[in-house]
Amino acid sequence: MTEEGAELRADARRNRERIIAAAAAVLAERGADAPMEEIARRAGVGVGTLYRRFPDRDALFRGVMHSLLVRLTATGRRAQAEEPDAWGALERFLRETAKLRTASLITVLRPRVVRSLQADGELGVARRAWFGLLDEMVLGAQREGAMRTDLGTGDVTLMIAVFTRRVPGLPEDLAGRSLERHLEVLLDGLRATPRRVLTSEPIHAAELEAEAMRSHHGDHQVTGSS
Amino acid sequence: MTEEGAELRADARRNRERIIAAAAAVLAERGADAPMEEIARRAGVGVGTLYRRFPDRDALFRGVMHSLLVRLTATGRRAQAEEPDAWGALERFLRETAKLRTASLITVLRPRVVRSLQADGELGVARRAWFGLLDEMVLGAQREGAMRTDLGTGDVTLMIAVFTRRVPGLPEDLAGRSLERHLEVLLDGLRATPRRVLTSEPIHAAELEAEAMRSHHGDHQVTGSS
Amino acid sequence: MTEEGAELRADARRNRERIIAAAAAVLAERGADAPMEEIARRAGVGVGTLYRRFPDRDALFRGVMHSLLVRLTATGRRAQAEEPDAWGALERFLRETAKLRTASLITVLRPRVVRSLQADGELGVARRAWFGLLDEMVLGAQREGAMRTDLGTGDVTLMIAVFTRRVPGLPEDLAGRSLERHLEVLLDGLRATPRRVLTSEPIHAAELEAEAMRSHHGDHQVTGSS
Amino acid sequence: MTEEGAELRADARRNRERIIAAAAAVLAERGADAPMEEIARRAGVGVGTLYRRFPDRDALFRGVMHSLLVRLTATGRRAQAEEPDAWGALERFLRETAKLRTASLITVLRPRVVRSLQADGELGVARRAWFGLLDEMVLGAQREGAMRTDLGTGDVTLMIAVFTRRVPGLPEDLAGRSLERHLEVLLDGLRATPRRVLTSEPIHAAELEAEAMRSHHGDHQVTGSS
DNA sequence: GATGAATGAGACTTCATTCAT
DNA sequence: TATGAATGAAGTCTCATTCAT
Repeated sequence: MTEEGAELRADARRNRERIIAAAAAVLAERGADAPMEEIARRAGVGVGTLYRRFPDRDALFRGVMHSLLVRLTATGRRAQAEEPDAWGALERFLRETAKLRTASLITVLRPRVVRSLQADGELGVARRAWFGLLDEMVLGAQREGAMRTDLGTGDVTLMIAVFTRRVPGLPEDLAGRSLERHLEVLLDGLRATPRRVLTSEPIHAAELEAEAMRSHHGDHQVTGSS
Repeated sequence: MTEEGAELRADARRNRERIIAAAAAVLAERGADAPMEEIARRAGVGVGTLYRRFPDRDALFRGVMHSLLVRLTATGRRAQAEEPDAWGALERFLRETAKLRTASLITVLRPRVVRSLQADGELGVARRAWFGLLDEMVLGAQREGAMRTDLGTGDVTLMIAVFTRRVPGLPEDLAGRSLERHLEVLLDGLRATPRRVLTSEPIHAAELEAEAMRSHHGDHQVTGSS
Repeated sequence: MTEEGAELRADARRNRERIIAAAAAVLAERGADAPMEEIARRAGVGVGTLYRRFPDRDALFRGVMHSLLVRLTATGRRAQAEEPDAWGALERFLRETAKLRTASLITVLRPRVVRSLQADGELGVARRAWFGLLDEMVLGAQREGAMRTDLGTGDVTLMIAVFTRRVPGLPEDLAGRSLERHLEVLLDGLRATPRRVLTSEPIHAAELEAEAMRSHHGDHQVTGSS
Repeated sequence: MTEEGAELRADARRNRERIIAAAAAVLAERGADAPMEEIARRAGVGVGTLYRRFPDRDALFRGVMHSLLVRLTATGRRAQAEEPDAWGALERFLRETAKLRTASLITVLRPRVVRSLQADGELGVARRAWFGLLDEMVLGAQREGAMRTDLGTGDVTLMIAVFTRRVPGLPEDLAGRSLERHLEVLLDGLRATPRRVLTSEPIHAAELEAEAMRSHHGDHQVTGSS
């Protein structure tokens, strides 16, 4: 992502945004392997332009992820402002995150982007903002006694990563319906007074940060993506 | 998969099995795009042999999925036999399914295989056996009053599909730990007396079957994969 | 190069010179394939400006070559004025030409420029001036009895073309050292009383001129370059 | 180069040779940037085949260089066997090396290959054989009193690298003629009793070896090539 | 005039799959 | 039947050059 194009010429900035929008659409539709050309075409620019703005596929993914995080954080802040308590905000925030298109995007983006989330650039900033917000909500909800306390913010983050996953091959309607339904089941599981308290160590924000920090390059871990 | 595997010469059958094992390993490790050559190498055969046994990539995937389903079903039957009630069996079954390697495999295979699950071949049979087992457990647990009744077997299937998903970029240990933890949260959410009863229509086995039936080919649906 | 450079606005002329200087540096460092953008950047101008001044890559190369020839000729004239005899001037002239940076530049430029050397523009003029100077020196040295007479000026020109060649992959120091050393060996070979008189026809200035004249365009002769 | 294909299937080996021959021809004609496709076409195979045999451009270059070195060494050994003294063998060896096609090839190959010459594979072996031969000849000639002693084998190697260079844009006949002529001048310069003894340190075989050893990757030195 | 954005052709590679040995 | 060689389509990326600002 780098620079996020602070001082781009008007036309360049316009193109940059069109590219991000197009990429978001194409990636959500066709998955992470969508050809760059298709994205370019959809944005109404040549491949060259796309590559000038985003030197490689990863840079593009980072750009899209950045824009997504910014949007999500804004959404969350609004929820926080408008809901009476932390749990309410968390619920609403998670529901918004679980919207189909967002979920698809996260699914596609995450694998290619994890290693950059920690870095210093704007992406890191956006990521920490989002993470901080989530942390506030989780801790708040736990303090209110609304949420079980054997889970850390890291747990919730990972659950989101897992939950927003779009089940492949499922048509839009079913996908949407199940996403909503399962989120509710999960929310129920998150409530205080679990039947069986977890004995393993909660995954806290810090641990996840540390982990991301450590990730090396050239690491083709199983991604489930391909 | 197709009818294969019935009357093969001993060595051919041995090859077939080595290929499936190798594919399972490679796919779990390197994701859905692992080169066929790598799989062949790992199985200790030439690509040619691989292709003689599995005419194309999808056939191979189906073969691996078949073997996985068979194993899972056996596991489930055992749980059913050994646990005192249906809920106990379901819990145990889900925990076994959530083992890391299995989860990775499902993540990788599912997208490429959904469209064939319904077909008539051995894969369909294996799939229906697995599905029937799950259905017994779910209905049983609900009848026992241990599980909430606003969920259908289809819901649970999809939850499995989602939950077994491996979070990309996460190291083995964290991945394993979170998988276990989140499963427990989910199980808690599955218990009777939900805080908020779901109002949308449960997803029943039948609906999912019907859906799969309908899926068309050439359809590059969002896969979240690739 | 073409007629350029006569009546330009002061700033335009300044730009032109900065571009030539930058190109000389970049080409000597990164070879003939250096991106135009890099050259522009180094000159502190936009690509657009570069292209306004030099319509295409060849034009730029011609410009750089022109400036090089002019400098070399001036150097040679000075040697002629200051050395007592023609051989002395020739030696000094060749040694100056063999300076590392000059050598690298010639290596890079020559292939792309040969076909234009004869043309009428300023480049041709500069080239003929340089060539005339060399001719004077060679003939003078032979008349003095200091140099073998079975070589023509064309031979010497080609030797320069070959000798100034930078050996790829060699670090600066070794490159410089060998350049100097080999020039001395060559000079020794140029001296009168060769052990074995050459029997083939000397290559005279005229023959080389004629040849250059004849070169066609679109001719991707072996360049050894690229 | 690696393996040089010891145990390749008959057809594969045949193709490998055709590819090397085609590459030698194309590279000599069109320079180092010749498209891989052209080489493949000329060899009568698909690009894929070319890439299976030589994983990348450099591997191909190494293969061609290897075959060239082997041929040159054989030639030199023959000269050594048939000529009465070391100087005679050296002369003949250099003359054969300076044959036009060989010279063009060396020009093109060398830059892309220097860094691998030292490595252990077959290329290194071939290189050391060639180098050892040259060393014998040079030392022998110096011992005989036929060659000046202020030059090391490394000097001669570098002279070859420079001298075999094809002057770009020159038609075959002129190129050939000047190559022969200049070699004679150089040989004359190599003879004993130089007019001016070189004062800088001779470049010995060892020094050149050491240097090559040291070369790092990713080093885009001025190559004069491309 | 200067700038730097946009374009698009073309090079390099990688595999899935077919086919000769 | 097994093998591994050959094919060629498809995707990524780079730059020379043109053009809007």
